[in-house]
Amino acid sequence: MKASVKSDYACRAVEALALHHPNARPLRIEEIAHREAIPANYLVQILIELKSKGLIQSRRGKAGGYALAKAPREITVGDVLRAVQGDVLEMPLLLESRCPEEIKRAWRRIKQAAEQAADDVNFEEICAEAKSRPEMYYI
Amino acid sequence: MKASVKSDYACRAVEALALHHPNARPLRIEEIAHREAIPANYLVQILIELKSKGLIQSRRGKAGGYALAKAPREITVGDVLRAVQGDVLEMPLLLESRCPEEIKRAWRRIKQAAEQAADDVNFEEICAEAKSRPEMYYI
DNA sequence: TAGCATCTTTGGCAAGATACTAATGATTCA
DNA sequence: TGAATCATTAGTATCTTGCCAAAGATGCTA
Repeated sequence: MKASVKSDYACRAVEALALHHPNARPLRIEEIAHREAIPANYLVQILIELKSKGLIQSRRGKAGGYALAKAPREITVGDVLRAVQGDVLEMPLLLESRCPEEIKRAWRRIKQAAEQAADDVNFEEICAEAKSRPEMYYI
Repeated sequence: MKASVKSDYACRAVEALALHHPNARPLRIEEIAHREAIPANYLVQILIELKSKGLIQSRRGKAGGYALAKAPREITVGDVLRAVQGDVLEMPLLLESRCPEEIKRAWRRIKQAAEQAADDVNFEEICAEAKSRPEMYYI
């Protein structure tokens, strides 16, 4: 089981939007990409997924960009992971019949532990940590 | 993050050996492969890794095969995952500098939760569950 | 000691996933 | 209208996964 770069980008993008919250001016893709050192062309696709899951909202045209759709406290890392990869920990093998039930139970316990940990971190906390770091600049 | 088929195969192979423990006769690759419905040619490679990590032992020649290297209680799911994939939850991004510290902390919390859950299940428990299922036949 | 049964090692490989790039379209605002 | 921005889709190089198979090494037994 390996954490993907995409999931990391998604969390960092949401963090950037959370740090900018609740500023009326939305953040442009290029701004987020530059701040978080994420390839803009890839970030586009990630933002779309986050939007389709209702975590962020967008506006087009001049003065367009992205903003959170809810308060940072209402968004967890688990929400972001589910938005970009379907589930915090994907286990297709749970659906297959060749795996005995007792092994499946062990997998489920691991899955639930990871999910709980992911849902236990919201972006208000993350922002608080970011702001407490003196070397971090934010707007 | 997704659980691999390989990790599942590894757990099932160790379960088969644990259910056979402490029988003096070792289990052949083909036996394990057949019981757990795992492709033998793939299982070979998995068993080698488990052996190199000291979880199982082997004997060649006639009457050869595999057996656990320690008691089922001494082997956890976490041990097996670390043997076949390096870590329960691999997070290469923790080593990269572009990811801010507060996001890394969130990743670490998820990683630790998964690790703890995986280390919390040993193969004695798994065998007990297997034996309590009436439809399960074992030797 | 010959020969067979088993594990061991190595190489290869097709299919899918990952992490992008890029082109084009759609929308908003001035 | 036209410029700025998001939205959509297609493509793609590289890596990973999940295998197969051949050849080698080792131990048992006759």
